[in-house]
Amino acid sequence: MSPSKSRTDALMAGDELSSAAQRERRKRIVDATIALASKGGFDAVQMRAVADRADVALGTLYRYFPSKVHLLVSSLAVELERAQEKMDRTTVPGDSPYERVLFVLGRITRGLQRNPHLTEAMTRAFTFADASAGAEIDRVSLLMESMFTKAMSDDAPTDEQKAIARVIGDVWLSNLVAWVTRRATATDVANRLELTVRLLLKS
Amino acid sequence: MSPSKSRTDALMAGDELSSAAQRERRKRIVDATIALASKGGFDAVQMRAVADRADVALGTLYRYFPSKVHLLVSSLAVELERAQEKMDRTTVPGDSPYERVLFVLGRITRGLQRNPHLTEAMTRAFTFADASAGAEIDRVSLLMESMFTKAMSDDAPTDEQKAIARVIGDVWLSNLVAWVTRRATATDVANRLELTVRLLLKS
DNA sequence: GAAGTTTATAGAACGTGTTCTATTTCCGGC
DNA sequence: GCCGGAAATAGAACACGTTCTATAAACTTC
Repeated sequence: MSPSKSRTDALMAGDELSSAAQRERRKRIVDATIALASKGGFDAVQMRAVADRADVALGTLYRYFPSKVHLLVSSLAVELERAQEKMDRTTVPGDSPYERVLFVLGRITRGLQRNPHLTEAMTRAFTFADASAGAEIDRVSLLMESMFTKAMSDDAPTDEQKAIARVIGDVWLSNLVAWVTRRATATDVANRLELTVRLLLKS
Repeated sequence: MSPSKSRTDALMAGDELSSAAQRERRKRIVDATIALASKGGFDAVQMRAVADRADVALGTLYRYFPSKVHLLVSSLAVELERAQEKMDRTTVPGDSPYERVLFVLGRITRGLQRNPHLTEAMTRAFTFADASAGAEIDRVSLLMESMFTKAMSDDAPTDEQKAIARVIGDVWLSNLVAWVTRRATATDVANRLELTVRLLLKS
């Protein structure tokens, strides 16, 4: 059926790209995506524009990322990894999981709110993703979950903690979406997250 | 600027449409949408196909619903209203809010899972909606919230209950999306919802 | 370093959401 | 019944995501 099977497989995390030139191309593409998204949100991330800005042919863009959604969700993963690294270098203040989770949540949320267009682009891509982007979505979900479990305790998380982290992640995303679509203010989001975390962790 | 201001305003709930002919056109459109969505999901709801099936010109379709997302989210509202009505005619069993909410959740969830394509179409539209569909989204959110608060108690809901209902709604939606994109099985969804409701209501 | 294979390029082509245009039909006030 | 404006129609036109084609450049392997 498929005689040549080495097709780079497009979706890879990027670390294991064959050549340096390819790693660079990939980086240029992600950078262009983030730049365009930051300027004009989801709609401004047009595949032709990304290709132009990354100095890459349209076909090449599609070889690296099989769709706009893949592209944006992968970029989201890259961004989240950066945030996670930064968080790892910080000592999270607070004496209880409740306080520490709130700190982490507040910090990332404010970070995202500083760049509304980018946030809009990424949350919309994330929530619009269909089954074909399952791998990328899972990657991001895991990143989010681990951010919260790390804040809850240093040890390996229990199942209950994972469950709580997932609920927080769900609520967080949904509030980001509400904020992005202007159905909620930044204050609303902060309040609702605080309330949610309280309900879940102030037992 | 806009000399003629009577443009039907497209988004209305449908009850106050001028003529009977218009109410019927609107109904035909929603029915066509639901039929197409049920058969092939989000991608099968093509505006030309909806117009054809509803025996309406493309321009008319756009006069009634300014975008595919508006169309699908409005149809979702119609469906939820039906579910709500049916629920109102049922006595919800269970001695605690916990049990009653779980009953309602389980019932609606199973209902949705019986029609995966329709569910996929509607959840994707709902989560992809941008600011311009804010009104429709709010409408659906309110419907969802009230479904859960009604299950919690017969009286007017407290703020805390509303908050809990919202969290449940967020988690519910996110799990539906995970199910629709085949990242979670029906059992996963049921388990996670059960866990969430327990965390929130088994105090 | 030549042959063969994979990857990149430029650009045309296609599908579907959305908008626009020209025309016709419908409806409320005379 | 008739007029004027709103609503509906048929269909062209446009935008952007995606796919395809033909060619060139970059690599492997001998």
